[in-house]
Amino acid sequence: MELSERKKRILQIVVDDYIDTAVPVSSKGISEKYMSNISSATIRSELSQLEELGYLTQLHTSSGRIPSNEAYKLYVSELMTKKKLSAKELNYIKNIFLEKADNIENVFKSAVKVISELTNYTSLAVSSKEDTDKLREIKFFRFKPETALVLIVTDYKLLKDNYISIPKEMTNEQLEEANGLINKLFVNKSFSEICSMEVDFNENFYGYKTIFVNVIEALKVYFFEGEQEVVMEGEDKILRHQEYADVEKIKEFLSVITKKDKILSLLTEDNKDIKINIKIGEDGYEHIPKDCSVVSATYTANGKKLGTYGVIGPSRMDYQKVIAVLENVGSIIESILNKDN
Amino acid sequence: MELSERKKRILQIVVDDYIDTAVPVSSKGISEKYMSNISSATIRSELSQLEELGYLTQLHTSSGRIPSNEAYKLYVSELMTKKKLSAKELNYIKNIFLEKADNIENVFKSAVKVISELTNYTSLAVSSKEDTDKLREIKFFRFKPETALVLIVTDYKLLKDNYISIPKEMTNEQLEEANGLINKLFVNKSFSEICSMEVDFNENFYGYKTIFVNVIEALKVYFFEGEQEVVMEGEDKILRHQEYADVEKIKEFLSVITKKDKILSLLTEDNKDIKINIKIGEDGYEHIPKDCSVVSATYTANGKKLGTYGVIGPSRMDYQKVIAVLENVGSIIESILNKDN
DNA sequence: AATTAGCACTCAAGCCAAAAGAGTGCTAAC
DNA sequence: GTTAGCACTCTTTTGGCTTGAGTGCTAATT
Repeated sequence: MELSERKKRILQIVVDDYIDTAVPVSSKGISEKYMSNISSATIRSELSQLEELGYLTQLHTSSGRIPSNEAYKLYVSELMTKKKLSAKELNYIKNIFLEKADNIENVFKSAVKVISELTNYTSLAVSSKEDTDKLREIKFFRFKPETALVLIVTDYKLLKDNYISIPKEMTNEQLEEANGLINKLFVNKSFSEICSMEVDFNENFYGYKTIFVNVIEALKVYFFEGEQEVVMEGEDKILRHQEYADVEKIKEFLSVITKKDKILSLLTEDNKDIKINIKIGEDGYEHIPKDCSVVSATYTANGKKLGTYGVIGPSRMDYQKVIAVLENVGSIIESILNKDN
Repeated sequence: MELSERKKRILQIVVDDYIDTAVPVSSKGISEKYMSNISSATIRSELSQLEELGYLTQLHTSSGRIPSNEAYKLYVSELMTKKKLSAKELNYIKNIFLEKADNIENVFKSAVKVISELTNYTSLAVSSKEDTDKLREIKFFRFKPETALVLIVTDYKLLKDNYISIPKEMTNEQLEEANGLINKLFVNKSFSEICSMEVDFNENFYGYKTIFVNVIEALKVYFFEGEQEVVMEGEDKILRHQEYADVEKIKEFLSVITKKDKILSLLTEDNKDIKINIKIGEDGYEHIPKDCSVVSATYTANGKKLGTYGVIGPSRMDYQKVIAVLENVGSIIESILNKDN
């Protein structure tokens, strides 16, 4: 059933007011503050119908109404008015990126920081794994007799923390030769091309079979199972919000955000067609704590996905502000990184 | 004034019991549980003298005694008995490092995890900046027309996130030539040697003056101002301890541990001569929240400092356990890394 | 001189009842 | 369909009362 315009308006008021004050919204309050032409009794009957429809709940029989998750969803998709950031906030964003736009890593870190500062929520980001990225160079450094650090540089980044084991008896010269051969074969190919290369494991790979197999294995591990870097900022911001006045809640929240894999799945399960993704607690998203919301956006530049940025906070979240910040930061990052390439 | 043996024993009992139970310790309790040959009245007079001396305090006139920071300090330096880890705990440590001992990065991360798991406190680590480390290779990757990623590999690690700006008009061939020259000059020198090299800035550096200057600058920045990596684990562990049942306390704690620079100074201001460093809230350590303690140890292998590891938690900390864990993890790491090099 | 039993005193914490206040639902009138 | 009025519900606050754990002091004991 489609809601009447007045019901929508009332629902919008309830959500706006509750987001703002965190206090259950009463019929009298609505009538006095927002709809002085309608009596509280009328609003009362509207509210009880909205409750029947599942958009509102009460903490107890004689309390005001608070929005349900359904209400938040409707609010975000239909009821909410878009908000613009203040000139001060926009300047803040621009200045941060002016200072720290020299490389992609710094842009990444600054973005996370800005988002947390401006929204007052814990912000999160993961960099995208980009399988169209082409390999630029592979280089071995023998750190220990049987282990080498493998640096893998692509057009966009340097992959860290890749190690392979090498035969003890291999000389440094042989290792270098193998390094050269691997580069010849792999450079300018994408990860997926390399991984799907018709590799004949019976072939001897110019005598360096073990090394070749190990490198391919390392790439596969990196690409398919490898840990993605999760950056987080403002873990303490959550405490500024009223719903986290209770130690048990804090416990639950912290236990989620200290688990990297949970965060990762929160940010990567996005619907790719939508620019801003919103996940509101409970329904289907097992990793989100009850009464929690995750809002995220994936940024792209030059046709490549850069990463997914977002915030996590109570479902009573200032969606207007969060969405405005994510959109603005996004467009600034994208313009910086599109510009000079 | 030197404490009598009995006062020491009583103080030890109070600290042990308080660490264990978090409940103010009463004269009756001491007499019944630990000193059945002495009456509570006698203990009462001892306690009030210990209070006079500054080792104990009371929450209110009719409560039991709790240890002061002075008491914790004395406890750690004189009163505490050393504890051994259980076979189960020792096995846990060994198994973790068996699995993940393939490279120094993984050892680092595993250590932080193990320490947090076994102690039930938030654990921290910073890797040491080692100025005796010799440069092994420098390599440029031009990512953008005017920026290059500079990989700096030393005998022990790969330095990340170093970028220099390069003249736009420079060709890739010239950049490579410059790279070769820099390697010739710098390889096998330590950071401090390079930074103190008599560099004649009027000289042309084979025509690549800008690049040379920028690389030296990058090294200096990295070495003198560069951010050190701080790793943290178990940020939520703090909530398991009674003193953090209060949201304000949690706020304070989180606001400290989310500030990287504060953590850094907590771990690096150590007295280098002592193996285990203990800092107990308030006195002189401005970055430690009130009623907080930091216990840390610096690990070395092959004569090189690897990093400083520690935990942060309430001053009512299980020092016995923490110290035992830090010592055991330390000796295992050191043996692993000494072994194969 | 050190130790101890005994007792008065203090203070936190738990409990209960009463009062205040904010909201709602319902009904009857407009 | 809207509204005023009123009874009813439930939370929150307050204050008093009780209980109990613990101390400090004093006088007796060893």
